[in-house]
Amino acid sequence: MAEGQSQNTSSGQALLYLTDEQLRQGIEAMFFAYRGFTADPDRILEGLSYGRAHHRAIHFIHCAPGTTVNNLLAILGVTKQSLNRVLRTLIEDGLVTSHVGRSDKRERHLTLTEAGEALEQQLSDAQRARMRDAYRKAGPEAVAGFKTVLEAMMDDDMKRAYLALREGR
Amino acid sequence: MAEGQSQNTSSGQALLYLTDEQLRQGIEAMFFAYRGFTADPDRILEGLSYGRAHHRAIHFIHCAPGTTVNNLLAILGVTKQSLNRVLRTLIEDGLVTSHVGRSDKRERHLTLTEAGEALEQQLSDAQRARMRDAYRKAGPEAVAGFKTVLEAMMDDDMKRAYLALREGR
DNA sequence: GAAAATACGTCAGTCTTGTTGACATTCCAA
DNA sequence: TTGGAATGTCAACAAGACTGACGTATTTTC
Repeated sequence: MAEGQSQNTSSGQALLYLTDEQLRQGIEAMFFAYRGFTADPDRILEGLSYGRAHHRAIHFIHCAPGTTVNNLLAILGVTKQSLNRVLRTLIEDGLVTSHVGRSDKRERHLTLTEAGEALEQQLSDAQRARMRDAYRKAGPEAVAGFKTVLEAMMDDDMKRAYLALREGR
Repeated sequence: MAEGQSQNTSSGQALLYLTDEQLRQGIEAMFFAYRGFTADPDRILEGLSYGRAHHRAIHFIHCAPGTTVNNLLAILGVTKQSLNRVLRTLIEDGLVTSHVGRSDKRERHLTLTEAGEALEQQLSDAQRARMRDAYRKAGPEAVAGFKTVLEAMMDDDMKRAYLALREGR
């Protein structure tokens, strides 16, 4: 309570960008932008009997081929049962293959098939096209700021996962 | 297909921030950041038998008191059946009131009760606290860039709704 | 004044995606 | 070798989105 007022009184003009009104605008911008962010892949998936969960699985399997179910679980932040349902349909439909681990036979290593890679391309082309337009309109400095703020918004665990993905490439 | 390569070859160094790899990083940053963005309110709502849908309704009723059901529908981008389920529970629980319109008696005007405002405060305090931390860490220039990119990511309809909300305050 | 359009609510059914609980298999360490 | 921990699978359920159909009150249009 009343923490909203404090930035105005404590530090003068320099912190005007931290007013409640500015923060509220940022919150709403996140809400509306995220809708745009997912709109294109959602449109493609609709009618294929796949959803956003399938998209996420495909995206991260593409980025880290041979990853295990457990690994994917940590990145996606859902229960293994939830992920399993998605993976089962993807495997049944021949988009993902699951291989028993060589050293640890409990693990299943996940890879996209050719068909899986093709769908991944289609989905990420659409999503990247929107991002590219946004980036181009906004310019490089804005993009740098965009990433800085997003990273600061993540939970520490998420930031670790995010940075680990960047390292791995 | 192959649109990913084009920025590298066509325009040299100036457009390096538009590479597929940069775009992919941005996509993942959006994904992880949005999780952080919703984490705090989700935690508060959990156990109250409310979900993210209730949060969204409360947020926008707070911002536009007296708004109509139809209006809210357009902003939230869901069906009236879906919104109705949420509104019914909020009204039953005494967080929202619904008044028949004065000039047009078909309309219902929605307002938060005192209890509703209290919950809204609690939720948005948590969310703003995270945004404030992120903004403070990132600094004013980064925040400006952040908003620029988010606005560029929105669909045109969404951008109109977003800007209309800013005007109304 | 009658007919069409609008605003809202509701019932019924489906789909995606999250949850918990129970269980099989495999590995490892006491 | 045996019991616990880790990995993954199956089954059942709940939240929240969707469509479609229908009912009611009110406004607008002809």
